Amino acid sequence: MPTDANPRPTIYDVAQRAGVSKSLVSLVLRGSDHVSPARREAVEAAIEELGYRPSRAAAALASQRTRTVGVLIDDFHNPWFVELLAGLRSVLDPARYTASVADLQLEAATGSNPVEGFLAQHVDALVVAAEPAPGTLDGVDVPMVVAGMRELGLPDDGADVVAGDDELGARLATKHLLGLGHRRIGHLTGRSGPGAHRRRGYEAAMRDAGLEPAVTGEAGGTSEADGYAAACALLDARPETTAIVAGNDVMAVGALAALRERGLAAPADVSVVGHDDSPLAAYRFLGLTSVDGHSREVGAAAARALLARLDHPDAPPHRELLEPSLVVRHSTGPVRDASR
Amino acid sequence: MPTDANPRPTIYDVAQRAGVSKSLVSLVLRGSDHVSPARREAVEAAIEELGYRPSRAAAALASQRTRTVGVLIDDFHNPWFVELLAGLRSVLDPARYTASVADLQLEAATGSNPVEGFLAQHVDALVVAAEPAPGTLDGVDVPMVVAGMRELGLPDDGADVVAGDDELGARLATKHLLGLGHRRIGHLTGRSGPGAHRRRGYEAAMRDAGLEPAVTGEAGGTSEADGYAAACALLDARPETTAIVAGNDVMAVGALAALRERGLAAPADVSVVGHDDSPLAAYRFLGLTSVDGHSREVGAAAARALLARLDHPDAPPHRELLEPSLVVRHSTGPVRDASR
DNA sequence: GGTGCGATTTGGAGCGCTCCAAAGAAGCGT
DNA sequence: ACGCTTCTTTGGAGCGCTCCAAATCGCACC
Repeated sequence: MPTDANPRPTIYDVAQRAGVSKSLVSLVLRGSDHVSPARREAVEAAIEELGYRPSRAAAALASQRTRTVGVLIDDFHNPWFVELLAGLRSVLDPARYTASVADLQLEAATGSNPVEGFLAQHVDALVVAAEPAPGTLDGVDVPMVVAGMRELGLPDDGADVVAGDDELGARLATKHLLGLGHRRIGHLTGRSGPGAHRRRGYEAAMRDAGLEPAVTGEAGGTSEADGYAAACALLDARPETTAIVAGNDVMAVGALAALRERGLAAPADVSVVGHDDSPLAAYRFLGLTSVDGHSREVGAAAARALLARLDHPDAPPHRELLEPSLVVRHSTGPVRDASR
Repeated sequence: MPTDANPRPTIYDVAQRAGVSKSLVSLVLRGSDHVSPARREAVEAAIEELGYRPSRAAAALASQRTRTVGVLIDDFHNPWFVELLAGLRSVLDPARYTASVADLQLEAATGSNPVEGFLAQHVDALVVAAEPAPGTLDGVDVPMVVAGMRELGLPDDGADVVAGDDELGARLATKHLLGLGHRRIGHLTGRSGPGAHRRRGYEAAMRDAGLEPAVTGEAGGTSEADGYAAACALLDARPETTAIVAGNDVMAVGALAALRERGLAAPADVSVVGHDDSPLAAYRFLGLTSVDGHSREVGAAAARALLARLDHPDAPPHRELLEPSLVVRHSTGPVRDASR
């Protein structure tokens, strides 16, 4: 039981109590293996007894490393990033690294520059999982891995990249529908990182089947409202559509609304596939068939890549694409009436 | 244009370039108003030219304050907390404070103790928006405000509290249904911070109307699955139910599934009200009438309370309950057939 | 018993900033 | 012009830790 209220114990207090030098305590703290078991135990006991907590600030100042990695995500409202973060932390934590997260949407709202913030924080590395304003990443000289996106806008330096194979994912989704007998399959897209790849995967699968792709939503975003709008456009332009591949789950939910408005039901009249396999997709009331991009695994792999980069600053760039899988629920089914 | 590649400039470099002492630079950095405009400008110019970035670590070490506040939330998957955080930051940012967020769910998964983490980080204050494991908050001696919950489990020390008035919210929801002519109104609850208050509000409103409350889900959680289960229990026990007040939005979505399974529709057969007004509620396909607890405002108010506490450490405890409002969408409507 | 060598342990010199006491400048009244 | 007050500005002494070179220890070997 530490006697509280006195100034917070320092490394010196621990050293004194353990009967060793402050340097030895520092060694123990940093997990050096050049410390005799006896001393180590003594130090650990002293730490425990004193309730000692190392000062990160002092350690950072002295070592010029913060053991913090900046993580740039797009929006905490999007569960995809929450999962990515969970994966990231699952490997960063054991490696004694702390994640400092910035949410682009939030950051934009408060008018601050997230990358600037990371730099001010002197992060040791960066995980870029969302595209920041052009130019923001320019002067950055810390190791950087791109996660969940296949590339950054401009700086095509050989940064490490770990992402889900969105193209394959969309292909999977489209093939699933083709397998159910659908031929009139439309795609709802939107401007956004993964958007282009997903769309491309859909188009490729359609062409492979000798069908002509039908894409709407190119001009819009990727929200529920955008999905609704794109679905309306699609259904109005091609009422014969029997299946829809949406750019993501919320767009798929938007599509559901467009269908209902037109007296159509999923999957009876039109099948709908989402993308991301968010919690949303799993709700019974929706039961969306969705492409699982394994964002948690992407996060974990990105963190591993980062750690590797930190160890070998000039290893060749690492590129890794994880294979997505399709989670079939009940928003998709066989074509009922191919003639509609 | 800074000449890069040389070691990161320090306060001394800035001082030299501006022709002043390092102390003056420090004053400018900290926004002192005892600096002549001329010098201030000179310093600012030098900072700009050198691309100088203050070292937080050094500042923290020297000042013994990190200007960081720890924020404890339950789960980033829950948009309620995301909004709370946005509100928090909207006030903390301008005050030059940084938020360090820990997600209880995530923290539990990685086996780390979030509060311990904050302490190791030497945060200046804590915002507690979720209930941590019992005992975790015991030794904490930094200022603390409870946000979004009306009280903590054990330590009923006079901590500052800012929360939404959940009881009033549930009352609002119930009254809305009563106003639509409903009499057979059930409530879906669950163990959780706000759960008890919401339930109490519902019960009070029912009793005020001379009706008997019907609550299910006491034993469960507050997820979509729990909502589904509670709704099933309710509908099976009282098939005559014409309206449901759910503990939160995802539970409401669970209820929707239970209704559909029984061939009932909302609002035609049964009206459903959610709580939290999450993005989910606004999706066209769901269009949930929901109680908006204004979590963003709660966050902002909590941050203001925190700042005030930091300024006046021994002011009397501050308690603030924000008034919720009801957002009416299309999951609620007048009773169709009161006899069903 | 002395020597040598690797394994441990230690003192010292900062890391970049804050904050205090004290010095310097400037303005004022007489 | 002088003494005094008020406003600015400055040097110095740390904050708690890391890391390096050097000291010490232990012990095998001759």
